[in-house]
Amino acid sequence: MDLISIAKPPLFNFEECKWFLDRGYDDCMHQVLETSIRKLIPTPEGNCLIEVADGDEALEAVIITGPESPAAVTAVRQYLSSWFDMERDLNPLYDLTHQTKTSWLTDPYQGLRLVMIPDFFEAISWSVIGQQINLKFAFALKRRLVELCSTPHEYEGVEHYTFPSPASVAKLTVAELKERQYSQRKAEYLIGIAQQFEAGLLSHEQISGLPDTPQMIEALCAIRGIGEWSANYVLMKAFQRMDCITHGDTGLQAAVKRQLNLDRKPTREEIIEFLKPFKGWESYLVFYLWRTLSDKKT
DNA sequence: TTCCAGGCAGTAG
DNA sequence: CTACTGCATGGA
Repeated sequence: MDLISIAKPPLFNFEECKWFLDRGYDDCMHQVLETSIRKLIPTPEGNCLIEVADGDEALEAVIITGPESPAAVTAVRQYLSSWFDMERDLNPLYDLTHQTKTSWLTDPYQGLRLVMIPDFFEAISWSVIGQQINLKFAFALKRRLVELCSTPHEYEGVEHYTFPSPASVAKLTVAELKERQYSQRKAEYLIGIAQQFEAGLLSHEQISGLPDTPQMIEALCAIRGIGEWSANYVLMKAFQRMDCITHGDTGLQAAVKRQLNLDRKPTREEIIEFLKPFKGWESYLVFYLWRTLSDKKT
């Protein structure tokens, strides 16, 4: 079977990206092995279970099971490239942190890419699921939704899934999700959003067709269940917008609090001020700040 | 026990 | 406009 090679840009570190996907949570959307990652990726011709690993010059993936036609290979290649944000030149970001003497923010994780959630529906669903609750519980809720709606693809004793389609979530009842420990509200938000996708009222094209990030945030915030935090999160993870700040984010607040040595959580203005030197790279700053939280306190 | 997690909408003043 | 509240659950 053919190897799918994706050239690695400068400042790309597969190990750092893999670390992010293996933080100790039970994420049902991929499986992290010693030196590789397995994931079930949807293509126009069916799902491909792929295994991706690091190579000398390129990221190297193989299709373990599923179609290997040119169209499927193209879809896999595009997915992996988006997933690890591989087309972006990070040199300007690293230049910025060096110029502003904040290289301690980037250099310990050199080559870490903003790990994306390329599918819009998956990203917006995950943003709703993750609201307010701790991440462990959020991953448990996601798994319950996925196991309810998606068909498992078993390989070597592990169940692999693609994220449920809007159609399958739109058909659920609030009661089915409440049985799985979703709150009434979370269940309503999720099903409502799925129904909007189904009705053609919400799509990647519709949002990406808007002129700029502020208009996209406005459009997303008009959706019930989506506030400023979720809108920015989704634009960062599914639309690869680089100027997103997840205001209200407890993780971001904790990270900036630590970096500024405050004894309270920073205000919105203090966070804006902290990110001011990094105009156009706010999303990466947020992602790297989250990363710092997993390091021991200094 | 109480408080808070990668928030949000609903309500009251 | 701002302030306050409930939400589901688990870990600190």
